Amino acid sequence: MSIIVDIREKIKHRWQEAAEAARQAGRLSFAELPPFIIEVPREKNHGDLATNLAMVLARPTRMAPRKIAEVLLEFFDDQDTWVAKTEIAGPGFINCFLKPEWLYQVPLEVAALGEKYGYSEVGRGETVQVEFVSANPTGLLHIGHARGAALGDTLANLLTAVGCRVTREFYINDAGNQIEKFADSLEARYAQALGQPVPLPEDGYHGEDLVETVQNFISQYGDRYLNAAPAERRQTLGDFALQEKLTAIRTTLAAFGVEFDVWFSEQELHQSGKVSQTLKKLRDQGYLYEKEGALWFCSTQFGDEKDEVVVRSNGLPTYFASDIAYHVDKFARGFERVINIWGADHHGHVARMKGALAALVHDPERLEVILAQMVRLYQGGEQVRMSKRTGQYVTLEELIEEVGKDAARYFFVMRAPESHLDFDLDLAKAQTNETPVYYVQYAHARICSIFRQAKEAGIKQPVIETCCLERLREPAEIDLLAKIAEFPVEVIMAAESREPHRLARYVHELAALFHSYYNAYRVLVEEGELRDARLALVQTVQTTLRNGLRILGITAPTRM
RNA sequence: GCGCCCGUAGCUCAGUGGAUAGAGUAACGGACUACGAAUCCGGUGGUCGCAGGUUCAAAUCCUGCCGGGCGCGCCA
Repeated sequence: MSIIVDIREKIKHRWQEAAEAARQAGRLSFAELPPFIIEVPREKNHGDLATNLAMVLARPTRMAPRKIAEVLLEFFDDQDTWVAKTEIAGPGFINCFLKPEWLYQVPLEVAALGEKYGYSEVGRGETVQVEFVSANPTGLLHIGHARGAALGDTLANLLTAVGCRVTREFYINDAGNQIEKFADSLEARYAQALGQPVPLPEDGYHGEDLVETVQNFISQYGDRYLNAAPAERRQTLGDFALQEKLTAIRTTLAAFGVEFDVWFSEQELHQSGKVSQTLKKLRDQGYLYEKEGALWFCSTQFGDEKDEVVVRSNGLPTYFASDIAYHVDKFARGFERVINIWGADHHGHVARMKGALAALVHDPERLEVILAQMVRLYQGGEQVRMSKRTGQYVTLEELIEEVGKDAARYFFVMRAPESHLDFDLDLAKAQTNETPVYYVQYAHARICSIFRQAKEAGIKQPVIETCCLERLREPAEIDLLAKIAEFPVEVIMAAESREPHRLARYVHELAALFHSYYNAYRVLVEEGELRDARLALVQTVQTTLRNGLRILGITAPTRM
């Protein structure tokens, strides 16, 4: 594991032992040790690692926190923990000051692990499916999908980094009502393109992209379907358009750095009989009832507010029906955990989906739904309403073209999923070079530049193992080492809390420490021993930045 | 009306039980005859929406209210 994780765990364990020993000795009395934390204090003069143990023991022991802290310190064993000094501070924190030498282990560890630094096995090979984007294949991806794509892909990277076995999956809604409307619109566009004045259906897809789709169709098949059997024409046209749209979606996502392992078709779910099997199982177990000609699932039995229709009065299953079958299938495929990234407009589905899973034996806790709040688009100081029906939206393709993949990904992933984010298009376009991601990338490029410079000057790359790292004594150097030591913990916390934005912040903070250091001190100094130590330091920063950016799906350029 | 999310610096957002609430951005003042100035340094900027409550400790948890977004049985 990593040096910092080892130290934290050991110290935490020693505090547990200290509390236990104090109880044995009759100095503290409590029934059970309450949960407590070891953390890096915000203030530097509060030491390297602090614990709130004395304060959480205040209630069970009915003693003053600072008094408890004194007792705990009597029983604390600091053998082999790097602890140099302890103090009781504030309302009852116990601060540990570590021997500074521990930090000199960090470059050694980073050098030894290389591109694996920050990666761990805490996920213990858990199989996790992350399903995200899953946009309707009836149109192009817009800026709202972009957030889900960035979020889902980064989360998948994070989970992989902590040792989970991750599958990225895209659910294709290629069945049902909206596909019918899609076909209606296509037929109208086809007829229009061939000179027949057929109006577009009122509730169809009005986007201009279908005109192009139909042109592509015509250039391949001409007008031969104009007088063909309506069912055949509809089918051929629909399949053609669906394939084209899916290809476009796949291409755009690839340009965004997102590659799915599985593209799962809803249509196949129907054709394989899984939807009807699922419905039968629900009915057999008494979870369905009939009302007003439709078939309902009693999700209220599982804490939902309302029951939900699974088969419409016209006999066709709803989206919800296939979605249940889909999720049953996910678990049948053996995933231990399933994470869905949904738009916040789907929050109403969470309770009934979990209800359906509870009904069909699966533990609903194994399904996690992350709701990404809406993206509000601004242009010219005004909000731009996105509408697929009218075809007014900014596509992901345009976004990548205008602001770039890296900047766009960073922008979406730097905010917490639950924050409603405002996307100012003018700002994104105009300030292409001022986006925060460039700040991080620049730090990396600068380090590469130092090594280029060193090479030109005939300075050999130092061997970190033989460097005199103790020469790194400046506060800025100590800060950098401490920050780098935190990296594995940050990755684990970001993965476990499913909050990729923590990592985005981390790389920014690391870059800030580096830039500050770079401006204050020179790396390529005359004196060889100091220079080698500093080269070792910046190489350590470089590796950490590179690994962090890789997890974020952002490139680490060697020059900009 | 009910449910979910949000309300923190002028703006965009972190911080979700701990110590003196932080970044970016905007505005202002400084720093390249040394490794890339896409950078750095500096001061400025806060009733953490409001009011109660729980706690040794609340921006954070609970209740109510105010404001905004999203949703609320045969769309997905």
